[in-house]
Amino acid sequence: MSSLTATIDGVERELAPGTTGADLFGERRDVVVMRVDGALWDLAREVPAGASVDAVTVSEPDGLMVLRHSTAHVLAQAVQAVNPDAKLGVGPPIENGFYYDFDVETPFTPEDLKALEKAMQRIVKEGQAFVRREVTRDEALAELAHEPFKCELLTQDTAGAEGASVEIGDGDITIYDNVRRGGEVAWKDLCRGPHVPSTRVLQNGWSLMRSAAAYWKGSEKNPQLQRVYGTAWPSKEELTAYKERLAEAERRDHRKLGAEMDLFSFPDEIGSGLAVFHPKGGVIRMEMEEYSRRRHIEEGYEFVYTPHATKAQLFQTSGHLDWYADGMYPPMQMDEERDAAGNITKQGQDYYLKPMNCPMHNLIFGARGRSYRELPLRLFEFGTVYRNEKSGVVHGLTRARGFTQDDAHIYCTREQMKDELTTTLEFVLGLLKDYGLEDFYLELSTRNPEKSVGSDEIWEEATATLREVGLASGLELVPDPGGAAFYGPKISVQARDAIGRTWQMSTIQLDFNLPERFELEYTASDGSRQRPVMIHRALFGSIERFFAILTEHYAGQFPVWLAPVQVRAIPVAEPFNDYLGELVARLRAAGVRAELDASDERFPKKIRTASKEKIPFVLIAGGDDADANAVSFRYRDGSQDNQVPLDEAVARIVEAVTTKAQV
RNA sequence: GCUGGCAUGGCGCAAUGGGUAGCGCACCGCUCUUGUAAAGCGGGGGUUGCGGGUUCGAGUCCCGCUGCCAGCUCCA
Repeated sequence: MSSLTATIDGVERELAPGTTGADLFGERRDVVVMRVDGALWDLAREVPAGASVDAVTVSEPDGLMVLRHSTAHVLAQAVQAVNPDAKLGVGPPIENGFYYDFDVETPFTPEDLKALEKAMQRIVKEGQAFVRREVTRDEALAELAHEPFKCELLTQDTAGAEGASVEIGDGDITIYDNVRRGGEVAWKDLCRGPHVPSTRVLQNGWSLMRSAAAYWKGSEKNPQLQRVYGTAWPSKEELTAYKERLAEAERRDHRKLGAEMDLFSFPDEIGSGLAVFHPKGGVIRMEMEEYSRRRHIEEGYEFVYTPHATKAQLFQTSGHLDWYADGMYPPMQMDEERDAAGNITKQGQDYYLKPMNCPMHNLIFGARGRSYRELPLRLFEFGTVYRNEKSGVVHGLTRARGFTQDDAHIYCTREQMKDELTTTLEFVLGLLKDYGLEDFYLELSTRNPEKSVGSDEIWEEATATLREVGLASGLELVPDPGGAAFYGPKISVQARDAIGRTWQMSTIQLDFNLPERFELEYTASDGSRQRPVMIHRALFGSIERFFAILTEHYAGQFPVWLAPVQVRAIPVAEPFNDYLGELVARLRAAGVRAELDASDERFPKKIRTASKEKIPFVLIAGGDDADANAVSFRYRDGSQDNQVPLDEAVARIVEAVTTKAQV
């Protein structure tokens, strides 16, 4: 018998014909599939001659995806075991887990999920093998005639459809049989694979999370299926760690902290997505805005103010009413007059709440003749806008219906454009760092042909310029095809927070379009009239949203300069009230938000209260401190610094505020 | 907007299969008060998101609205 050669984990080896991945890697329990010339294969398949084969473990991203997808199959088998009428949608792996969509008569309840987990445990215990079988399209259609969604995937061009690539790859059509130890086929599914060798590999590292409706193929126009979400990990320990991360995110949730710390609320009386800031949240917001203002002055911005409402014509001119009327609050009709019979005697006027500030800034630019000497002209405003977000998407401060942008529009010449974008990006990153965010990457959103205006040349120039500037920053630049606004491409700054989540922060958008629509012009040095280029940029995006992100980033433990109460002075007993009262007065004179707890509560209770309020500096004084003309510091983590001389204590606190220190 | 779930004093929760709303924290008062996350006693506060309906009787059942939560779709 002849043999074949293959490269196994980088080493060229002679193999007997028919050698499978299982033969090669079967000993290693963490190996779930193999990579054959770059493609992922089931371990049960035979290694082809001349191939380069590597083991893929469950701990690496590809292996984990296989594990998660295999878990989705076990879920689907369990669902059809419990409910044979359930029709299968798709079941791809996703970040942290997987889902599978089903067409069922009645949606899943939490009790259903528990029952499904039980059924899944049985399947895992049975140690069913995942067996790959190549079929023709006609065979697959015949075998899966009772699965309408699978048939649709088989017969339609599925390019781009959500999750569909899991079912059908580029190559052969395959069906995976789940085979019990006795050889009996327990279940089967149309699937590209690959899979883990046995359901046993899943162990107890998975869990069902929730169920929800999802549109078939991700389109609002299609019927909704019932989706079951699960999570899957290589081990029980990693599953537990993941659940702990979720719990941590919940503890940091700004909606929860906002109520607990008395920062803001959403009164039902005002309406969905419209926040009010309470005094403590107000302090944080004021500090955020104050610092931003100062930096904008230093960067050469000029400050403008514009109203919240406008006649319809303005947004007709800008094009927003054509593109985004649905996202705007409905118009308010003004000034219409009727006679007794109800006939209109005076034509009215529609007014809208503004969903953006740019058209108003354009009017300021156009209010008089502009010279090239004024450019770049940078107009800044904390502009409050209103957007009629769909009821299901409103989410705390991160997705509100009324919010305030730290919005600016820069008008410049084409020649200035690149430098201006570069300094703007530097400004953005520097400012975000001052607020405590450190870890960034960039996203370049390019044109969506279905939703855009302007010529190809203009889009290409704008996109190329943004790309150059982005690459020059040295940060990772991730493409986001089709993600641009209708008037121009954008770069957005993504920031990672303290627990590793990424948030879209600042956006810088290039716009050749609105200057055209508003017929903006400046006089060039040669006396000719030229059209300026416009840069839209927001650093926080929305103050409310940035507020939420900082709250979650810091888990409510704001750095001193932002903390609503910076110092709480707590006497060990009443006789020391005056002693600490004087210190508090000194701190206040130095601009520190300090207060004395002179209440009738006992000492331990006061410590507890200050701790729950997450106050950065708790100053304690009793006999020992007073004798030494000193005070004791207690920090949020419970650590302590005793008997610090009063002068030093004041200096230390003032410095923590001015340096934006976290303590 | 769609699917599902939820809605009880400021907050967190309780109220057997429909029978006239309880608890903790917070709040107010009194007593106490010398070293690190809750002193003791007493008190006030809700008609159960809003509007209809079923019933002798509804926080508990039904319908509509509002709001919230999760996911989907969307996010200039």
